[in-house]
Amino acid sequence: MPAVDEHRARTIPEAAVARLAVYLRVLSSMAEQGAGTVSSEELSTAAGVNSAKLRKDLSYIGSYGTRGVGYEVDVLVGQIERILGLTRKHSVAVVGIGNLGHALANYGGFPGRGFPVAALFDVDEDLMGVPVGGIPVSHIDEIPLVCAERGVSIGVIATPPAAAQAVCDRLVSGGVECILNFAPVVLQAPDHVEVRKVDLAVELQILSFQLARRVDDADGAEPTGNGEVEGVDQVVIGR
Amino acid sequence: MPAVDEHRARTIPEAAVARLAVYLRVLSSMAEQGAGTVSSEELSTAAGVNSAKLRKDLSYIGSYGTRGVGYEVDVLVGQIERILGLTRKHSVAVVGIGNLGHALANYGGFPGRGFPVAALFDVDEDLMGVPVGGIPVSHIDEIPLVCAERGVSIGVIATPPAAAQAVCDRLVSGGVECILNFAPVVLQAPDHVEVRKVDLAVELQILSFQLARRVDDADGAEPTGNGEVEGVDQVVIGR
DNA sequence: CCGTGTGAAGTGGTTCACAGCA
DNA sequence: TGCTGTGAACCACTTCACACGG
Repeated sequence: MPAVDEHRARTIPEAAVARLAVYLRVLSSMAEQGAGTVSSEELSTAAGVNSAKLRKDLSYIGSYGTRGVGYEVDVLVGQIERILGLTRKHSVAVVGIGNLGHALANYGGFPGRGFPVAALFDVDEDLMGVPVGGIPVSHIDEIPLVCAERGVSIGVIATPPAAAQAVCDRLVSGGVECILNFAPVVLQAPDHVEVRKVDLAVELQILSFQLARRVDDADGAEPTGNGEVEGVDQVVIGR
Repeated sequence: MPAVDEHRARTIPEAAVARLAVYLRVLSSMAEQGAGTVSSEELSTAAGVNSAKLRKDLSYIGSYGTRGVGYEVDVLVGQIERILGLTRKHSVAVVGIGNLGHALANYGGFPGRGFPVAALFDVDEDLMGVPVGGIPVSHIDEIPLVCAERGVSIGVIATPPAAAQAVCDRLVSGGVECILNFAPVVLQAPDHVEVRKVDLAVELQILSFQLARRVDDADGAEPTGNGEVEGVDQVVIGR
């Protein structure tokens, strides 16, 4: 009955997936500048991690490097895109066309290719039918219908907090499988729907905590600050 | 990092800090609705975590509960605010007044109190002096001067990627200690400066990965025809 | 009794260090 | 020789389970 384990190796740590996305961006810009190969050292520096971690991350997706040499840039790009599922297109719906919604809807047609914006929603009657970034805004009551029709798989919530749960429910009933939530509330969703959140207040409060910690550390010891070496540890949001 | 134990107990796991911020928000809204006490069970459900984790998280900041009863809401609010350093105000500067910058500058005077927006910057000459959310926009060349003058401790970067590193450098030379980066680039900063990033493309790509994984999991097992039915038992990744 | 608080066990992710191959 | 790929040690966070106190 162990069974839980299912058919093994398809397990890439969540944290590694986030970093693969970063590597991909760095690699793409290297490719644009005509780089043919990179070593783990170069790539890891550009991505802000150490080289051991980078190699471990890449090992999760296979062995595409050449010992003594490095990695071929475009091979890696292709493999990472494959693993991240970027060879399929995932239609996105943005709900809540305020400043943030505008920013999202115009975000260069959304990061690279692969995430076409297929629908926009708001409650404001004055916005109905108005095109934003080329897509006309629909009413949030239409969410289930329109999302189902246009095969939206990712919903982005950029509404005020009070509206977020209702929007979430409608996205779910429209068959949306993943939700990216910018509203500062904890969403309740069935567990076959993946929810990620981006929470500005939380980010600021974490920074505030760091500042506070610095202050009490300072009086505890070490007058001559100037911390430890290395380690720029950029934290991707995670959860 | 040598991580010389320092002077003991001041170690709250980073992940726990992020959740404390969430608990704080939930507790605040409970307080508004006049709740006097909560149990770990109630609070954890509202925050989307399990109760063991919640109690462990709270134990990092002290023992403020009553056995057999629960926690007093306003005591917890006060203690979490203290730990997160929210009793001090941290001035914020927003750089890049596009759609996203607007959204940030208007974000209710920024999450709760505690994070007053003290300065706005952009390159666009047409924006100079124009007030956004009550604060006039200055030129990015002024960053070091203005930030130092106004005691900005948190810088928020909402510029196009190409400008981000230069902005980061100026913020650092203006004495900013923490940076929240919305631009899709890996910033290089001295290690006494805390950098966090919020990366939309990465978030979407993680969701894309989940979608892709679902597809191959589906063919790996599940012999019985089609039928959408519910999810194969989800591994439930976070929360 | 009931819920908090917490050592101890478990899990997942990171770092180390070196074997293996171009 | 140099750099990749990876088992194994290590560390951080989570979950368990139960003692403790109102």
